[in-house]
Amino acid sequence: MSRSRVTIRDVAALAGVSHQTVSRVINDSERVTPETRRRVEDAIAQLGYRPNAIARFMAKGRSATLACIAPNLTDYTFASLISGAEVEARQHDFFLLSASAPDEATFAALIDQLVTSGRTEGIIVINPYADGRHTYLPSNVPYVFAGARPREDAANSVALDDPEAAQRATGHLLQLGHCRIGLVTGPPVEDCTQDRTLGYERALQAAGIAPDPALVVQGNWLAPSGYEALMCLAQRGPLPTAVFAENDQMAVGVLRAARDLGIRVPDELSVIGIDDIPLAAYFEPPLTTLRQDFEAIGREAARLLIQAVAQPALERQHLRLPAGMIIRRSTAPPSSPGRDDPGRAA
Amino acid sequence: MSRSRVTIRDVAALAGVSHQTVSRVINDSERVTPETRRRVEDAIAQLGYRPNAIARFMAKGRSATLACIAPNLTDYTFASLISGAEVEARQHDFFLLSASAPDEATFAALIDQLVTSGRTEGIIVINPYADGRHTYLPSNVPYVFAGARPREDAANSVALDDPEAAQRATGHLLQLGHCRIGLVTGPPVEDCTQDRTLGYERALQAAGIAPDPALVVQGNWLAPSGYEALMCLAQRGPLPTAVFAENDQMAVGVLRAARDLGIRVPDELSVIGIDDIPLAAYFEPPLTTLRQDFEAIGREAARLLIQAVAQPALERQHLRLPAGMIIRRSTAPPSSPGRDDPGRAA
DNA sequence: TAATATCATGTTACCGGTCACGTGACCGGT
DNA sequence: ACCGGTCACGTGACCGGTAACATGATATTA
Repeated sequence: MSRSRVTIRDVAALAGVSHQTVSRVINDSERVTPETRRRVEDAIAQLGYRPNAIARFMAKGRSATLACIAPNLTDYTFASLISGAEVEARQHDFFLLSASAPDEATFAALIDQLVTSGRTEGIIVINPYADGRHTYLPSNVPYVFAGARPREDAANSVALDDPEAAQRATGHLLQLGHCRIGLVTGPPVEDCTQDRTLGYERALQAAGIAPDPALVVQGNWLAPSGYEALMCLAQRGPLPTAVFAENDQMAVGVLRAARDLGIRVPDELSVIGIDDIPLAAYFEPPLTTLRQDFEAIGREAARLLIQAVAQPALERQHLRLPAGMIIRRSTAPPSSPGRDDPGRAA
Repeated sequence: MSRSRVTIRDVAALAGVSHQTVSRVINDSERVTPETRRRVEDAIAQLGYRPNAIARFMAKGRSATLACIAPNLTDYTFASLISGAEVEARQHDFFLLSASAPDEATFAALIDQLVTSGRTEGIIVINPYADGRHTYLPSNVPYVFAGARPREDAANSVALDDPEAAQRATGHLLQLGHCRIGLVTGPPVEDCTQDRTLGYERALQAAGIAPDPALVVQGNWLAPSGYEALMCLAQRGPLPTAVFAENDQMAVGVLRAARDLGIRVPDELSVIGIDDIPLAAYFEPPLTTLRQDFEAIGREAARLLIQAVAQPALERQHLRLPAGMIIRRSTAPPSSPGRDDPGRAA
């Protein structure tokens, strides 16, 4: 109250100059006599004047605010991406508004409020292809897609190099000597699932192994789906000697299913995930995985977005960040000779 | 661009009324002839007019924005609290700006920008007593403290009922028959630590057991500190038969330390935490814990804040939410008779 | 020395809404 | 038929900044 009641004109009056001169001082770059500047600065200090951001945005037609919309704010992956974006945004004097949109309808409503009201200058959309949400994006504001595959026509994008990461994960298993490698995927509509599955297949082909559809099960990124996936695999016939789960949560589900099935990891079954969630080292056994740097993805997304805000004509950019292998104890060479059921498979 | 160029006066011109009448229509409550209202609404629809939020805030001296400042945005507990707050805020037509402030200096700078610029109407501060950050809060904006103990002089607050939760956690162990119960605490400065430790002591006293300082170790909420804590306890002498870790992450650390020490959980050592982090059921063994509803805390915090914004004169409120016991497999009765080292302790 | 460029600063309009007040039409009561 | 009251709507100022242009003083140039 007391603070923000002080306006630019109060300062001007005290300093004995016009309000415009004060505006020049607080915006720095203008030509103002050192003497005048000092007087104005004194007055500012004396009154404790702080420019009103709202008024400034109003005059400039800007809002100095970016928004980030995620399916939810709770998931570790989204939260840390947002965190990275927020840090980057603040370094460029933007604030970040984050909001969750679990479904298309919420998303559309959100976008409507956010954009048409002039509240935000640009939007980071996490998982834009999780459903049809990308179709609701009006064109008067720049976007960055996070976690989406680069598309020619669409917005800027930043994502993990999913094909590469998946290929390395599978490659790690292959190098250990595994030939029958199970796959637990995410929802097939998502870019991320498609790219990781692609990487898996590439690695297999590079090793001269034909992908076996009986070895792949669809999950939904959540731990219970990983659990179910292994159970399902177990029902289908002899288990693979290794499983690549397309994210850590599902990998952890696989770990538990293995335990419930009495299968020892990694002796009888190797398990690898992607993400390196915070407690990955605390599961049993500690999970081998590929580390995805979500904060970096968020930072890059914000950087790209700010760039696009500043220079709308700029060409679209697409970034893919690398993953780092974290070898723990859930992977090992297959117990080559004496498995119990040597013969049942083809 | 195209969208938000349409102003209230354009609509007025098309509808053949004054801009003020348009304002009345979009703000509903005013007295306007149905006929006029229809004309204006038609014009709005035809032009695709959307009120400019910035201009509106400017005129009203409001911002319809709340802020939430947390030590970080990544931690599950903070992220879900923020998530709850965001949902509640949006239901009341507020947006939520979230920002991270790892230290006091960042916090002070953030508050300065946020408040003095008129960007926000109220602030949720998570863990205000984690350091001296609560001293930087100016008085011209309402606050809600989340995760802080109610204090007479301070802001509104919402938190888990920590003493009660800790008392129940310890009580659960007591009921199972444990007498020597270890405690892994958070940082002692934090309210949350103090309250949980208090609950632990109360439960012990209620059971007629004198708290033994040799059984409590200080941690920092993170898993490695839980690991170290058990190691430390092991060095001090005969291990307690149960450990209460003041949060799940540390409990998980204890679990791993036990494994590395060759101590079977729960046969030889029971472990209980607080929080019920998302993958708590996937550790080995699945973690018994008390569920803390962070989203509810966030929602309540936002609700209180919006109330305080609307009616600044309102009396301060302090909420403590209950925790729910989740019994999994990390707790069991002590293996009563034949422990290996029956005699070493005093 | 007059003409002109340059610079510091002031003046006024403007961003897009809301607010306070003014005006004329219509109403009922006497 | 007169008068005060209510209602629908319009007028102009205002929120607190910025932008565009105007002005007067000083420096530069012919």
